[in-house]
Amino acid sequence: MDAATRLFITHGTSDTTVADITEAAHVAKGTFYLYFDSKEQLLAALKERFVDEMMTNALPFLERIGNEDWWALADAVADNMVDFTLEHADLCTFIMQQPHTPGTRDILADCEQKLNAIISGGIQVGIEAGAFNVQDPELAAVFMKNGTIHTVMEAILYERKPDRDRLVATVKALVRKILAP
Amino acid sequence: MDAATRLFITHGTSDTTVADITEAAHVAKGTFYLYFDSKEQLLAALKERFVDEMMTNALPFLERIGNEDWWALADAVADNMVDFTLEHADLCTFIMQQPHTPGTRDILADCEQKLNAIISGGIQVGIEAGAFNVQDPELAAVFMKNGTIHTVMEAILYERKPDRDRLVATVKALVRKILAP
Amino acid sequence: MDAATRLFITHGTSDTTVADITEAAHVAKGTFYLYFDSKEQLLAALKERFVDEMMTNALPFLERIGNEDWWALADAVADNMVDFTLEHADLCTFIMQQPHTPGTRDILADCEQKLNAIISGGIQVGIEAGAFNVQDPELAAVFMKNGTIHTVMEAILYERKPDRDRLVATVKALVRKILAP
Amino acid sequence: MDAATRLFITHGTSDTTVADITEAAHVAKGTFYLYFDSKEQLLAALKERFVDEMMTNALPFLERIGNEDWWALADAVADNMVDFTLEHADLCTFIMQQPHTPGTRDILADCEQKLNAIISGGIQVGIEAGAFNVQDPELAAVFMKNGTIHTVMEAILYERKPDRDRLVATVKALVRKILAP
DNA sequence: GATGAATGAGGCTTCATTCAT
DNA sequence: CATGAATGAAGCCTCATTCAT
Repeated sequence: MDAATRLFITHGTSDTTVADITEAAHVAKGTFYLYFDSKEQLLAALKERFVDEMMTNALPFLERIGNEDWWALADAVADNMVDFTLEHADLCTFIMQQPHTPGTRDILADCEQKLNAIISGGIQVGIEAGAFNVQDPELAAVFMKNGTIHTVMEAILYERKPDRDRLVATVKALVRKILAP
Repeated sequence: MDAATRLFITHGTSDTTVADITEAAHVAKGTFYLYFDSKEQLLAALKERFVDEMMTNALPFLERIGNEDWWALADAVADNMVDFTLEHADLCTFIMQQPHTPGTRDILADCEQKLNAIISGGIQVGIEAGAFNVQDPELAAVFMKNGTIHTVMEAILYERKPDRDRLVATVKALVRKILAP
Repeated sequence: MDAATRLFITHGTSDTTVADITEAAHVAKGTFYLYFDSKEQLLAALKERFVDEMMTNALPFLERIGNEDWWALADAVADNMVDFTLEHADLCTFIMQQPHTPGTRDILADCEQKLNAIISGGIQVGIEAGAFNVQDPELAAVFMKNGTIHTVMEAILYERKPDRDRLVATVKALVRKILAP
Repeated sequence: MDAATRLFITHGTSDTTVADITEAAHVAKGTFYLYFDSKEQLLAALKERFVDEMMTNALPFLERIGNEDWWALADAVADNMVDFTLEHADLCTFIMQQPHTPGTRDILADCEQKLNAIISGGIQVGIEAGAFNVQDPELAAVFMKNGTIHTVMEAILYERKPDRDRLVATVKALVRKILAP
């Protein structure tokens, strides 16, 4: 799976052959099919692994809602989202590129919706607690999530060494402005 | 090109064959090669057409910078960005999915950087004019652009009929909060 | 189809590759798929062609039932069956070898049953006319058909040049004894 | 071997993999190669086992030639041939289907020729003894053998429960007519 | 003896591209 | 200009066979 990920990232999914993958993994072509039903299924497995990591990373924040200083939580989420994207940028890039054919109910979409729900849920509780003030928490959540993730991804795409601290600082500042009453 | 676009959107680029395209366009397979050098080149042509539309759509705003009420301009940009994305959502989806292999300097990347420059330039002038106040105008521009575009795209992906007015209202409100001193 | 037939006969169906067939036919491998959906479908097409020939060969006899001397008709059928098998022996051999998986309702089985019906029908009319006398015309028809065809096929299998006249003479004699009152 | 036979019969020889066989036999794939050199050799072994049974079944009749009532012997042979085929129908079907490539001198062909020799030998002695009368005992033997065996096989192929008694009665009657002076 | 993961040759099939008509 | 039959490289996948445990 690691060999495949590397190749998919550098050459694209359809330009990477099963032969390329097995060669990179130093196994025979047939061995591939002991572990995956097809090339397509490998992609599904990679997606799943990614989604799992994403949820594992996000869940802890769910428990912190309401337990602590609202602004500290917002900062922590922003911080974590930037770092997670930076660390998984390559995976993100190619997994999100996967022909997300409209209508195909897939793992990734579900995950993304859960994430949206978590964020917007947090915001709503924050509003009720009088800490935040946003007109449309649902859309604001989606906006901030995408703003953050894709800003990081563009940074990676265009710069050799993205400036993590600058990204974190900016995202935190923007999130604070958005949530501010 | 229209037939190709439709097919690329619905079935993905690599699952669409030249035969599919020519059939949809009611011409013979050989005819394809009278107008395009290869399938790959068709993709490039589609990208180019898209990029042209994007720039054509964005340029007028460049001229409006400084000529009018800053907040009206911000609203107009937000408004236009939502509408443009809504109208070209399908194209966006699959063009942005194109194996954006890192390192490949391509038209789309250039366009996106120009767009970023326009937006962040406008913000900077706005700041100098004392209308806006943002810490990092460059990153803020990227953040708002991606926040807006991908929020619209998620809306299209998950909802049958996205609520345009709600999207516009939210984006405007968020942009105002971000730019507000 | 002719190239395929030759190869199937000499090397067996599963030992003959599509590459072998196209090479023998002096066309490219891809050309095969312009005319057949798959290797399996080619087999079906060959079966169909064979079945058609078989029925075309058999039908004229149906019209002769009752119109002429019974014994002349029996002789003619025997004669024709030997000749048909001799001429198509190779095709017979490999088509009949095809995994006739029980349960698979296929063209060949249908054809064979129609043939049985024609023969046993003829015998029955002959009995009613007082010309023949057989206890169980249905099974007798099957017995004679298989006796004839497989005797010819064994002759071909074991002898270089089967003695057509001897085969015809013997089959005629046996058929006469079987049908005789 | 039993597992293999079952699978070969139901799915055909080339559609049955060694993995299928070992799974059905509840052993590991490697175990197969402790007992057989190759898949091909297994087929040879099955053929051999079948041929042995066939000869074991036929030999006793050889000794009965000339020792008893000729018609009783003919009846007994017919009877036995129907029963043997009924019992081994599945094996017969797929073993006879085996790419009997012309030229390949194989066990099965030898066996069949021995069988033909036994039958035609019996007939000849019967003729010399004045009991039977056939023009061409050799071909008549082949004709009766194939008529009988393939009639039974067709009965099995097309009917759920073949009527053994009807088959035996018919075959006996036909054989008697053929051998009758 | 038994196992089953690993192998890799080779089969089937697809499809971008060409070219004679 | 348009056509579409022909091409053949290249991909995916299967499966008989091996071998270290």
